[in-house]
Amino acid sequence: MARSVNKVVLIGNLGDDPELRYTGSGTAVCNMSLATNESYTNSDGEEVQQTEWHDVVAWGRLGEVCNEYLERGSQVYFEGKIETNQWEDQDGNTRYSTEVKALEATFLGEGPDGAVPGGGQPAQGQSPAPSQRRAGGQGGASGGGPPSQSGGDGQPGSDETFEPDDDLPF
Amino acid sequence: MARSVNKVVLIGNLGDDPELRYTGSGTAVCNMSLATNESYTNSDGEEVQQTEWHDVVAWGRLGEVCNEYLERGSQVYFEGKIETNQWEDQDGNTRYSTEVKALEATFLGEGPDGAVPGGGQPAQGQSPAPSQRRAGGQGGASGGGPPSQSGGDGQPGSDETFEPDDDLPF
Amino acid sequence: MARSVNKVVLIGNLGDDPELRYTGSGTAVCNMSLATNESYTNSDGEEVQQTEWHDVVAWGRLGEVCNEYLERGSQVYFEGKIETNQWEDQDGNTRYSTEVKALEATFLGEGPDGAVPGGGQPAQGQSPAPSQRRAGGQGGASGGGPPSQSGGDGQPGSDETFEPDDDLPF
Amino acid sequence: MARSVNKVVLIGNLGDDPELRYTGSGTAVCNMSLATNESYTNSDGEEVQQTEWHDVVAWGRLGEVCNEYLERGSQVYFEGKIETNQWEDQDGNTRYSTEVKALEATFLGEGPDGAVPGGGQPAQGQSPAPSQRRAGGQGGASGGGPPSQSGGDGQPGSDETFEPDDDLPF
DNA sequence: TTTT
DNA sequence: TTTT
Repeated sequence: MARSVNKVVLIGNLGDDPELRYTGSGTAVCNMSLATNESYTNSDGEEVQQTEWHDVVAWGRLGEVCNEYLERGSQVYFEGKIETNQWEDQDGNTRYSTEVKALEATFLGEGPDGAVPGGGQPAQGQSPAPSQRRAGGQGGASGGGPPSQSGGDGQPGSDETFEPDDDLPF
Repeated sequence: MARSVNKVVLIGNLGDDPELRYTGSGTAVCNMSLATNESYTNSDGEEVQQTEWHDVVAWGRLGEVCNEYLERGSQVYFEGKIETNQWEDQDGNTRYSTEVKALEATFLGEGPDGAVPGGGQPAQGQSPAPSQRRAGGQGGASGGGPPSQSGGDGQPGSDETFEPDDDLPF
Repeated sequence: MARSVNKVVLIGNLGDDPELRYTGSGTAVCNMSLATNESYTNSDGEEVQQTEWHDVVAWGRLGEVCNEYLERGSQVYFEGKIETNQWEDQDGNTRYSTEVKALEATFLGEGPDGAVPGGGQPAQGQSPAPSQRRAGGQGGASGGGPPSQSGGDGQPGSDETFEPDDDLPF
Repeated sequence: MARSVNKVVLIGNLGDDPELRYTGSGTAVCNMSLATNESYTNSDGEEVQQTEWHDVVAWGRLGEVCNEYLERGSQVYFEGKIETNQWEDQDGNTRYSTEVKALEATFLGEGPDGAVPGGGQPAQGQSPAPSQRRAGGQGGASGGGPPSQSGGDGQPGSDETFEPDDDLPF
């Protein structure tokens, strides 16, 4: 049995609007770049701000909901797990990029135009089977991910064709 | 004010013995490679095992304690935060490597020779000021870190000269 | 929308064997008493041990699995949420008892007779709709719960009639 | 060694203004009542809202900071541990009340008059030695705590004499 | 009532 | 590279 736990809790602000794509099989993938901030006083007595940038990815319905309700600057709580993807750069070197796969989200600020999701529990997403997971598609956040060719492994124009459901499940 | 949270909880097993070094200023740095496992049943009904490898770094006293009580195979609970370091590879490209900075540890299995720490709370570490943090020195774990020149920014022979305290504070 | 998070992470040891019952509608309920320990050195330099006892309840399949694989002394990781139930004592006073509703469990030690669950992810449970939740049935752990009449709101003899599945899903 | 973890993460809103008292030895104690909300759809298709009330206590500087920057309705993140206190009611019965001892707080909304704490990390508190802990003083939140005689074990008028520091450490 |  |  897996005697393991891999859990992440983040509260921060998005550095940019979410980027939604769809995989070839039609699964939504939402990439976000989240900043967490910490400050400390250095030896000269000056306050120094330290920002950590996190690549966050949300799959499926959770990804669509994030894309709809979050935007650059939004404050959000994510719960998820750490995943490191392996890929090859153009020189054939094995490279790694680490991201947080969001499994739950709680929106702490208002969305665009004051829109706010309408109901209950934290948003929860489904994700593809782990085997489907592979490197690619980091929306553009920091973190050393592979080159993000827009719509890389998804269908084109996904963002535009996204139709928000009227009955949000949360 | 920082309205941020950056928290990680891991339970897993070490893939190798911890590697302890000391920085030039004498701060202990312990690098560990931790596996978390998950399995799922694929569409063919076969159970597939998925392993995630985490670069974990513990600073100061916590690092020394980890080095003393943990070894390849040890099961351990870590609590900490995600940190992504930036560095340059030999071609001058900016690269990133992500690790978990451990702030607390709880040893869930026995240490070498059945040794077990002797007291109370979860082990806690101190760390250098964030400004001191920079890329370099990932002990050799996976994750695409910078080339680990042994003893890179520390004094030589640190591991050997380490003298465990008789009065462990935990 | 609920902009809330209610999350608990515990690692500790069971003070007694789990107690499994079934509700009238056939849902399994497993009550456990979990100790977490902390020690500190007081002003006289003596080490003082502090134990915190937690009432943990697991519903459904997760409860059955806990009942099968855990016993007095078992070390276990629980993740769940805090719930406070309201009830009336025999004098008609409103009383409260707080418990942790387990949503995930990871077994950190061996079970009875060295038995160990056989597969993947942390065990996960389903629970009844929150509306079904009410005070009652705390297995006998500390915490000021209501008087625990055996089989209080379940069918009689549940524990004895429990038939473990042959195909554990985890 | 304590191989234990006792950790709570809450995001919710205060149901009332914080209540600050001081113990006889001058330690600040801030009691708060925090609501976390969850909603679900029942079998009739109606959305039902479920609110969980948490007694949260913050000691020392953290308590003072909470008292200064939080008020009824404030959204806040708390991280801490579960503690169950034992006490005797007027009939001599042993009673228990459970609360969350906050160890860190992150303020997610603005404070009174738009005031916002001025710096870096999540607020952190110190607490008295565990031996000092005993039942008493739940500020008035739900949870079945002991009768809260105002100023129970503290000095009188603490709240009024509270002088906020000019140099907030966070 | 556990564990170390 | 771990663990089950």
